[in-house]
Amino acid sequence: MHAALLQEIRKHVNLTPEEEELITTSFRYKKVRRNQVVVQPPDIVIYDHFVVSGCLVQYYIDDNGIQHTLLFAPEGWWTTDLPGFLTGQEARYHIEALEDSDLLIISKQVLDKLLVKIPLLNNFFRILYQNAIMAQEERLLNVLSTKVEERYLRFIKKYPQLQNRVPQYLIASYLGVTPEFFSKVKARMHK
Amino acid sequence: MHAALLQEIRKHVNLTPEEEELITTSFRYKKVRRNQVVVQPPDIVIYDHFVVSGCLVQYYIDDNGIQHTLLFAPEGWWTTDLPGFLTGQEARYHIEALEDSDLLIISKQVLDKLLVKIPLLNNFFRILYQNAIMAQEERLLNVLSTKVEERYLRFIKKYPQLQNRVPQYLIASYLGVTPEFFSKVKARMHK
DNA sequence: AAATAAACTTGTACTAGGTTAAGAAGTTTA
DNA sequence: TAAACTTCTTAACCTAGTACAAGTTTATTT
Repeated sequence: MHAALLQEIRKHVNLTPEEEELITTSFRYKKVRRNQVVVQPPDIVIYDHFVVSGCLVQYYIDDNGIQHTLLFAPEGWWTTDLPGFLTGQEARYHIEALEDSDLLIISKQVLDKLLVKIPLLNNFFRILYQNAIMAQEERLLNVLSTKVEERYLRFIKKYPQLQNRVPQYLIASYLGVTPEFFSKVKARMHK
Repeated sequence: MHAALLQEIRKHVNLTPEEEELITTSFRYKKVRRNQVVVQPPDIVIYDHFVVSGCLVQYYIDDNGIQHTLLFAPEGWWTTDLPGFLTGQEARYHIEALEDSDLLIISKQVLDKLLVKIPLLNNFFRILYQNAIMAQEERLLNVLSTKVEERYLRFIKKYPQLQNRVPQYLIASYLGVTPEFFSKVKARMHK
């Protein structure tokens, strides 16, 4: 189970067997079922979640009750309410399982100690965050500069596995439009 | 000149005088004049820029020639074309000085060596990136869930210094609307 | 101080996407 | 296997923001 996690970390930093052992014991296993709520405001989020298998979704509900999908987290992705996780404040984002999923979770406390014991791990998380920033810049620019049709094509290209795995209304919400309009766009595209 | 930089770093990590000395010698001073172009695609960006005084702007020009402001970088902020800086690819973003500005710049090469010599500095950049991610999530949600009027109010609240320092068409571009429409929104608000 | 350019405003016609509502199709649960 | 819930589709009407064009104000340059 922890092999997937170590493999992911090895992509970016080289660790000794002792360090890998330390990491393994710092993460705890958690199984969640489809539709299970993992985080719900105003929870206090103490865990960061690494997805070994399955898929989670992270979303925000705005003042008008509209749901905005921030992230799909299939195998190999991380997800948490970052502001809450880092500052200890109440979560603003919901996290739910779209499928039965295997997770490895680590608490802020344990992670902080781990980062002191294995300084190189800061490196790993720095790289992870850098990638997240670049992906988010990309997404913001997509929303600002392209039409839904184009955004959908890019979504498919970027996440080919997800297209038929997650409900269409969530893809619409990820692209930033209503499910009704997205349905119209798809109909238009298939002609 | 380097005092501002060290002060910024000290906010998040504690360093020895030797380490601070090492940092000081790793950054080079650069002065730019108002309207000066700092990065222009397809430049190869080898520097990350810390703004000591003045203000830079980072923007993207889309396929239709529309300019999208990603970031204003006044005193104390960092800016670079992150994808280019990290991967060595051609820059996609423009960076320009909106005012005469004092910068401290560090090349990727030197930074990488510095991060090995001072592992704690990984920590600092990790925190920097975490904050950037949170700010970007916030911004994406603003674009997806609120009207221009509300976005403008939040912009003023978040960057009170900038409101009268940067041209209005750039604020419009930051908010994601045309300068014409933004002008109308402002007129509407002052009634 | 005049001349020129850059930044901002205003009006009118237009379009991407939203809202509401109703029905069709697919899934769970009983 | 029916009932009940979710998801997806279609259609008529509505609105926030765009495009274009012309005019006004504010900065820069000479």
